[in-house]
Formats: sequence, C-alpha cells, structure tokens
Amino acid sequence: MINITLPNGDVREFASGATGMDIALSISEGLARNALGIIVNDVPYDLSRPITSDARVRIVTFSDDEGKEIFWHSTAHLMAEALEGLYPGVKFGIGPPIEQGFYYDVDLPDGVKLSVEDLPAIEAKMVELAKRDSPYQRIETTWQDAVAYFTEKGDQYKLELLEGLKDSEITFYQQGDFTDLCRGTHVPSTGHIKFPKLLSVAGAYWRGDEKRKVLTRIYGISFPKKQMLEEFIKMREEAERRDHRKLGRELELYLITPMIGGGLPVWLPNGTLVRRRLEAFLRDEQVKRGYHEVITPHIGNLELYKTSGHYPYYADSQFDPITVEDEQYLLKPMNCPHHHQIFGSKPRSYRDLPYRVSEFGTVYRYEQSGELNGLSRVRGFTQDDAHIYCTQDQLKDEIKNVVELTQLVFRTFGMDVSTRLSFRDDNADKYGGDLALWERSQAEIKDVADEMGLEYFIGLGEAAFYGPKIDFIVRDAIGRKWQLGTVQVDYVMPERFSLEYVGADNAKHRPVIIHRAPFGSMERFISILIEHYAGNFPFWLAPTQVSILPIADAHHTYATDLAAEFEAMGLRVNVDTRNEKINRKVAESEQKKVPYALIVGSKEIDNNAVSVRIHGEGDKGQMSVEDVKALFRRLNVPGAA
RNA sequence: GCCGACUUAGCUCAGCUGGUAGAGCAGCUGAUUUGUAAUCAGCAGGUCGCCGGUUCAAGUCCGGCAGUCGGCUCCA
Repeated sequence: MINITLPNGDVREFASGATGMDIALSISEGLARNALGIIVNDVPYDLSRPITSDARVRIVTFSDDEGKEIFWHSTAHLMAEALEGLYPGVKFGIGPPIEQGFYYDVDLPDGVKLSVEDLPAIEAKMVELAKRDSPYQRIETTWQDAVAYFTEKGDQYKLELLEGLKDSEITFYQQGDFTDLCRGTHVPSTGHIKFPKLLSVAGAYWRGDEKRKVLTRIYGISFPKKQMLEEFIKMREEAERRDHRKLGRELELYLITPMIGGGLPVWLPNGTLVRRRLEAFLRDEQVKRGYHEVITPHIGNLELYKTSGHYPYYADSQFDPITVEDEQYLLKPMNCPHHHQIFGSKPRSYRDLPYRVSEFGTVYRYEQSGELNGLSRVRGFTQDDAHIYCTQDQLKDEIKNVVELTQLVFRTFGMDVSTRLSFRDDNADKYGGDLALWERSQAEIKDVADEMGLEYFIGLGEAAFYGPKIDFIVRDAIGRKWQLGTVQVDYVMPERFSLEYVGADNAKHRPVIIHRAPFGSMERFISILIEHYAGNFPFWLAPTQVSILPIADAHHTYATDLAAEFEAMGLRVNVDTRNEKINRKVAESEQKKVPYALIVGSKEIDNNAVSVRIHGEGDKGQMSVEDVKALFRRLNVPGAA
C-alpha cells in the first residue's frame, strides 16, 4: 500500500500502482471526468501512469495552468496526427504548448505549401480523429530503439533532438497511428479535445537559428468546452478593435507612409496633443525631483560612439555613418554619450551630485523591415531619457527614486506591468566592463528590488552591454509583450568617458551612472496606451476633451462663448456648428471618443447651463456652467478619471 | 533580413470559371433649423500597389519588386 497526500492535507491509502485516474475517481466522478493529469511530487504524470510510492499529489484540470499545458500539448500531437494523415511524409520538429495554445513546427513534403486556407481542413481532420477517442499511450523505450524508429521514418529533426538526449530516459507517446518522441504529459485520450482551433501559419527557423532551414509553424489553441472557444474568439475580436494601428488611423493620431519611410511615424495634431500631455506630466514630475532638462542634436561624431562603445557592439542596428568633410557622423542611436559630455564639460563636485540630466531625445535605430510594427517597433523614436550621475553611496537611493517614478507613471495610467531584473549571461563577448563590477551592480539592483518589495523575475542575457537593468514589461491588446520603462546601472561609461567628480577628500572619484526611461519610448508607450484605453483617453489626455453641440443656429453664440471660456481654462474644445441634427452631432462626438459632450439649446441658455453627456455612458442631465467648469478643472490633471 | 498571406475610391469592403470597375461612409452642392448614436437629394471621386509576361482581351492568370499583416531572428 502507498500513502497519497491530497492538496487539502488528507492522506489516503492506495494499492501500489494506483493511477491518477484511480485517485480522481476516489474523490469524485466529476473530477475524474475533468481531470487531465496529476502532479506527483511536483512531477506531472499521465492519469494512467502507475504511482508506486508515497506521494503528494494534485489533480489538474483545464482551469489549472498545468492542465492547459497538458491539454494544448496533447492537441499539438493531435494536429500532428492529422497532418501526417493529410500530408504523408511530413516531418516534425518541436510542438510545445505556449501561453495561449500551442504550435508545431513541421517540414512539409517537397512542393507542399500551407496557408491559412488549409487550416479548416486540418481542423476538421483533428475533430474526426478526436471522435475516435484514441488513448495517448506512454511508451518507455531505449535510445537505440528511438533512433532506429526515426531513422526508419526518415525524420532528421527528431534524430537531432535525440542527439541531445543520449543520457536521458526516452519516452514515446502514441495515439491512433501517430507516435512522437515526447516527455509528456498528455490527456487520457483524444476525445477530451473537443474544440480545436488553428489560428495561423508562420515560418520559423529550426532551433531558432537563422542559418538553418525554415520550418512551417502552425499555431492553434483548443478548449474542452464550446463556450470557452467562443469567448476566446470574442476576445480576439475585441483585441482587433483595440489595435493601436486601427485606432491610430481612425482617431488621426499618427501616420506612417512608405514615402516618408517604414518605421518613421509622423505625429498628427491629435497624436501630438496626447504626446505633449504625457511629456508635460513627466516633465513636471522630473522638475519636482531635481532633474535638469537638456536638448541634444540628432547626429553626433562617430568618435563619440566609439568612445562609448556603442558603435562596435551595435553596428548592426545603426544607420550607416554619414561622411562630411572627412569626418563621420552617426544618426544618434542613443542619448547617453551626449549627456556624458554635458557632465564632463566642467569640473563637478560631490556637492553637485546626484546630477540628473533629462531629455526627450529622439534616436534612430535600424530595425529589420520585417520587425516594424505600427508605433510599437519603429526606426525613429523619442526616449524620455535621463542619466543620473551619483556617488556609490547615493546609488541605491537613486535607483529607488527612479523605480518609484516609473511606478508612479504606470499607476497613473492603471497599467499592469511585470518587472524583470535583466542580468548578464555567460556570453562574455556581449558585455563590457569587468566581471566584478557586473556582479556588484547586479547585487545592488537585486538588493534594491528586494528592499522595495518588488515582484520580479530574472531575465538572464537581457542586460545592456554596459550593465544590468530593471525593465518594466507590459502587454498589448493581442497579448504580445513589450518592454517600456527601464532603469540601468552603469559602471562602464564613467570609465570610458573618464568622468570624475571631486570628493570631500579633495580627491577625484568616478561617479556611477543610472540610465532610466519610465515611458521607454513615447511611441511604444502611446501604442500601449491607445490599446489600454481602447482609444477612450481619459479627460486629461484626450486630444479633444469637450464637444459643444448647439441644437440650432440660434444657440451658436452661446456655444462659442462657452467654448472661449473653456479654452481660456486651457481645455481642448470643439464646437459643432454644422447644419446637422443633434443626433448626428452626438453620434460623431461618440465616434471620435470625446470624453464630454455638452448639448446646448434654449433650455440650457435659460438656466445658464449645459446638458452633459459622458462618452460611453450617455445623458447625465443638466448642470450649471459653473459646476461644469469645476468638474473639468478637477478632471484635467494627470491620473484623474 | 527569412517564411506565409494580403494590397480595388480618403475609410470599410463587393467584383463568379479572364470580356474593359461597384456600394456604404467621408467630401462637395442644395434643401432642411433640428433635443442625446448618423435628415433628404444631387454631384464628384479609381492608369484595381508598381514593373514585366501570357492572351484577341488581365482587377482577375504567371513572374519580379515594394508596402502591410502574422510569425521567426534581432532589439543599447
């Protein structure tokens, strides 16, 4: 007999060799029906796999992350089985579950090309195979037998994977006529996968190496219940509506034309208003915190970037240098070296530190054409950059200050962020400066993060070449992750630029530099902001804050006088004096997502009032002009909702 | 840059197996003076992304290029 400990602490006795399914059945029939796998002492097991010793177990269903992984991984196998049926000779790379579904990388037989139009047929085949309800069978095998099997099958990809598994236990999973090299775990049978949905086809390099063959990657997802699939599809449609590229065009925020160049967005008047508002918000916060704002040119002598070390490290992602009178200049790929020149331009005393230099600095980076994406990924963008030159003693407090400022930014917009400590990996070529300094700054960053109680994860290999970072990452409407804010510790640049300050001891010392950008890039931040608000900007940010809608010509004077009063308060107002019905004016104000519409007719004029309509909420009734002014004053500050 | 798909009026989209381009909205003109999501009528608007090929004939078929989209790779 073995003792099985359940998550609630109950210990039950089972015969040795009992399976997850036995345990599930002993708890309830419903659980057994929904169970997809069992976690045995932190190791996922198939429900049919015998358990032979005492264990702590947890049965997982689709509502658990592990359950979804098992479900989607099994769906990937089901799709592979369908593909093998439809395209004999297809070879398989890897087919893992991902955050939202799964993919499988496949090498199709010669001459076969797959497009999204082929997906429904594959999906139909999957449904057909699922109806057979074939069990997923775990088969333990030997490395030699596995090699023999895939040699016979001619699948060089699986053979290559096996090369890396020489010393491990090898298992196959088989369902129906399909056998795959797989560690597992899988659902009991294909019948669980009732609602598969294949989503897209893409190219992907074998093992992520661009020198190797491009395989066809098919993305999909699946659900145990129809309603879940429907909800998923509805969510994707909602995401499409929020897409900043669509809203950016509709709301006339920005423009990208091939004539100007890919990845070089032009800010239209509406977008410029939003951006200036954001800049003003951050500028005010920075003034409170003792920053000095500067402006630097868009190009700089190549020597500057050779000194900083950016040039050799990032030659691939810079525009080619421009040659003028035998001197070479680079389109500015970052602002840091310019700011270092400012710090170094005169002797600095320890009394001047921390010295904080900020700039909304526009930089240009060469991004591969296939990478360009609306405002999220561009070739010219503006960083809300700043560099803080401080002493070693001041470093931790300064990091805390900038992390707090960054958090204030995200809090103001109500955005969910995840925090990554971006550290170096073992690839020494990627980084400058000596290892001891790296270890020190990584430790300092981690200390600060712990002291502040940040929830974070560590990203190895994500550091900048000159130092580790704290990065703030958010998701766009369709779930893609983007890095926005960043805080970086740098011991390398002070050395490279020989930056110094005179200490209290009258000796020269090296400052430490913090690089930071709470928004990251204005372009990317605004792309996320558009999707975050679905284009419905809060009052203080909206390009047009108030539409005044007179009922008829007789009310125009009242309306325009009112508009002038609001404008004098610094509000952005539009008066709709067109010869149109009020219904039409209301409709268009709503479509433009203007936060407040004020309807004015004879009734309002008599009371020195307006009728208030809030975007997305509807008619709020009459309000006196004085009350509306007070309301708008209250709403016109950053963070007000 | 690589793989795949897409590209028709300012926007959203029709256009069957090749026969010479259409709608709604936006725009312009006129009528209407209007009470909380689109008043009515008329007019105008396109070398169907670009270049080449097949054909009596190409928006439609084929090839090349560009741009966009979804991925891959990359991202100071």
